[in-house]
Amino acid sequence: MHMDQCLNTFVAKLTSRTKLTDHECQAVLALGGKSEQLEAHESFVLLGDATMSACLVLDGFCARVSRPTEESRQITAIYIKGDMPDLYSAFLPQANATLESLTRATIIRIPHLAIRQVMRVYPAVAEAFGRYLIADAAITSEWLINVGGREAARKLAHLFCEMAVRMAKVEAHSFSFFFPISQTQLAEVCALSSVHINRSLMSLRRDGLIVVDRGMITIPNWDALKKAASFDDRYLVSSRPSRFSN
Amino acid sequence: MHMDQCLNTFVAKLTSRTKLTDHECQAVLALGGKSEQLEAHESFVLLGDATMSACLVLDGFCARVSRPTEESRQITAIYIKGDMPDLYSAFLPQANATLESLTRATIIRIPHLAIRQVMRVYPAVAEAFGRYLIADAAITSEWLINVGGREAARKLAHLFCEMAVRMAKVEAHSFSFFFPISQTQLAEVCALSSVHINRSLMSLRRDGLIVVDRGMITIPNWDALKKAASFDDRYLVSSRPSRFSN
DNA sequence: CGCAGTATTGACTAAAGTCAACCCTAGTGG
DNA sequence: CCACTAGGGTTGACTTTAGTCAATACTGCG
Repeated sequence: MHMDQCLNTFVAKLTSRTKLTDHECQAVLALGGKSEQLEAHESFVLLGDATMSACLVLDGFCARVSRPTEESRQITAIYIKGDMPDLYSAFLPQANATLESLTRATIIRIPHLAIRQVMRVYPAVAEAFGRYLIADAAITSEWLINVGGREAARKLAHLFCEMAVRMAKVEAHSFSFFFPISQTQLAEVCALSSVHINRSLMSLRRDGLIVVDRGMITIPNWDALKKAASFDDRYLVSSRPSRFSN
Repeated sequence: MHMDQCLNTFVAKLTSRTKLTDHECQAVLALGGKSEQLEAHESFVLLGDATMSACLVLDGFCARVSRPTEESRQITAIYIKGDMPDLYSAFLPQANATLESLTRATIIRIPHLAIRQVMRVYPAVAEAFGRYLIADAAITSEWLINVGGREAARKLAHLFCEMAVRMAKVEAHSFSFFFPISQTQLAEVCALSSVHINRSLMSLRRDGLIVVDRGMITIPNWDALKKAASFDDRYLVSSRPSRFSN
């Protein structure tokens, strides 16, 4: 079981923004819960659910999904290994969105009680959770900009840039990462039709900006892709490895 | 000076989601700072600024603005009297977006130090701030859904529904509120051209869904507008007037 | 093998953008 | 008081982008 592994990833995300002592890290690592295996396209938290726990993604890709109208779906966030898609739920009575697996995935559910206890005992952890939530919101905000303001191929380019950085796979010039998302799902992220996604993806391929092979994304020229996407990674980093600001 | 008035509005927003004692409310009300008058279209926080204070809107309308490309602008949030557009900045080293006035406006800047001290002394206030940030993020997420998933006129309808609820102006059937936003600004919110906004607005007017007169919006039939927008106000309420969840 | 989900392609339609003109109004300075 | 100006609103003609529908392949899997 690689549960520890993933809690480690989560702790790394926290400490990238907030300095935590070994003690505090241990307290977060001690969090645990029932693990669940999910097939692709399974929802594991429903809009309006009164949940008693928050999820941590151990493996696979998950998404926050909403329905602007009866017919359409909009993915408003993608979560990867080590993310907590609904940490916010520890503060709210009801889930305000549906969470689904995009691929086969494994999650654990960590009781709100445990989360809130760690926050109470270690204020620095509460601070770290706060920054984690803010970072998540910053991504949503950037997605709004992406969906609102760029043309189709650039939206895709921007998404791939973001995922590359979030998976910490960016290397000097050229690199690959595993991101097995279907074109239909890309359409739900970018608010485009799947046909148009297909054509835009092909245009990116024709331009040599990305290569896709069975879920493996290769970026032959990072600078070129970044430029095509007007990608500025500052919204993802937002690091302040200090303990408190006062 | 109606500074107290507006801090009251802010406290009301906090207490709608988190029960606070009189003592705790007083502590928030005691926050203060330099007040500033702004003309329309002035930016008062710049992307990347290392700020030492967070803003509270006393009067007028403000917005969070980003630039997806060189040419275009995207408004990612609108803030009204009693809102704190950048409360999050108390947790981050740098402002991650530009804040601008949409109309003439008045703001005050509250030092991060004061904010963090209230949070430290009164954990319930920290909790309330946390929920405030989550509520703000929920709105951004809903905007993503709106921009991504609805056709032009419905986007506008949804925005008007949201603003009506946020200004607490919703009455049984028919009501008015002051929302003096230009069509160019509406375009930047909805990610549409101003020409198309004009036409979509006219279509809403033709259908009798809204009446606009020099910044005064009248909604003759709330249910009809809500229906046209598929508006569900739950993302705005998210109330849990309890103190802590444990 | 056959199914289900996914990817690709073409032909056509619809939504939204662009360009450009024109009008109206509030605020400015003479 | 009035001419001038800038910002905002309205409209028409045309272009571009993206959506829709539908057919055809490809893939992994039971």
